[in-house]
Amino acid sequence: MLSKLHEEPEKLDPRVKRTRQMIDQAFILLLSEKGFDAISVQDVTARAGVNRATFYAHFQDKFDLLDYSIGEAFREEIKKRLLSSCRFSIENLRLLIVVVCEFTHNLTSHCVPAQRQFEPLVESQVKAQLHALILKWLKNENSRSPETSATAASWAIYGLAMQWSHEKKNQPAESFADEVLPLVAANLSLPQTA
Amino acid sequence: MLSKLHEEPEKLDPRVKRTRQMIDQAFILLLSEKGFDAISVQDVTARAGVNRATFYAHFQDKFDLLDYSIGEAFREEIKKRLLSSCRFSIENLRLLIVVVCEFTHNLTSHCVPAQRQFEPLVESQVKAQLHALILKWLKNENSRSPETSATAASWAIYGLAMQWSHEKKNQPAESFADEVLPLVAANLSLPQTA
DNA sequence: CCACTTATGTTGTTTACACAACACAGGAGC
DNA sequence: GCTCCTGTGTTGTGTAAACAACATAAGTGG
Repeated sequence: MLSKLHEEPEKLDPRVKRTRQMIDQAFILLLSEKGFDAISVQDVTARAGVNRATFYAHFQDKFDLLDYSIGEAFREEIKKRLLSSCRFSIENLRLLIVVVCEFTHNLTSHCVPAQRQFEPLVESQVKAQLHALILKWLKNENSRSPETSATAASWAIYGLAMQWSHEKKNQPAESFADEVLPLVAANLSLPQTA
Repeated sequence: MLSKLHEEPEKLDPRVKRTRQMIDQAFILLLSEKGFDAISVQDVTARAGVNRATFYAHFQDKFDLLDYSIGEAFREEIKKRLLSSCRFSIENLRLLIVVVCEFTHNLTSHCVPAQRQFEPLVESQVKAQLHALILKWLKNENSRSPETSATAASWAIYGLAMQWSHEKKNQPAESFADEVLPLVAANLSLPQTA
């Protein structure tokens, strides 16, 4: 676990949001130019137009930034592809599975060439985001034992996505999601809301 | 004269550069959507993601912003089109004339529909920027009486640009610049540098 | 007329950022 | 060994921005 948590207290100082954004963006740009190992904190802050000391006010080091960046990318993907993402629906759950499949697939194959070292980071970030999102859903629907349900569902979804990416390369993620949807929905065990 | 000066002490705090940029950009965007009169300071700051109080730390009001924005646009145009703009050369002088012609022409005709009220603003900004730039050139070439030369040249260039835009609509700005170039160069009266 | 709204400027306080300086940890080359 | 160089991580101090609060003004509608 890379330490700093970066939870959002729902109302973040715009300055903080800006600098994190600038740093993240610069980092992603640099990643498209050279390998992670070749990127220094100075590179990032120079590109972002931010003081180096400010970087350390937000991140422990470049590994922490990588961690944050992965989570951020995943969150953006969710916000883009789910319909009103903060509210539960079966359709959103289906879309969520699709997003996880394609997100992890793109990261491990397309984007980062031969950098398998980051897969544990991706796994922990994706599962953490999944857990948080599903928990929010369940609390809106006042289910009993939301924590355990969220844990089960997030692990299940990630595991299924892994299985899909390894064994079902020719099956579109959408149909796979349809296939496993009842299984995951069962994990949520909602009080007949759907 | 709209008061605040916005001179750059060559080394500006990155924070102020950012906020001015954000405000300016938001303002330009809003101008492409509605008229100047319909734009409120709140619109601008909301779009820019900047606190309203911060706006007033940089500008007197929206008129001051308009003034700044015009100057900024002109400076950017110069930086884009002149070769190493801070150094004098006949070619740069030629390009400068072209830029003034096309900049004022685009503003009065293309960009702002029927808003002739701002022409005095454009005139004073453009002349001020011209004066500053030419003065820098002359000081590098250690001419005598650089101030008066810069004044004469900046007024001459602006006047010529006006004449071109009113009377020579079919003549390309480049050929017009070639035509009047010796005239303007004479104003600079350099010690045989060219 | 009076509320009610919306925008303008301004002020005081808190927080985040910029900057320079520092100690320290590898290399690289001699 | 040594110095030179580049990057790291931290600290103290000054400054800019965020925010809430305020007074004021100009509509707008009952």
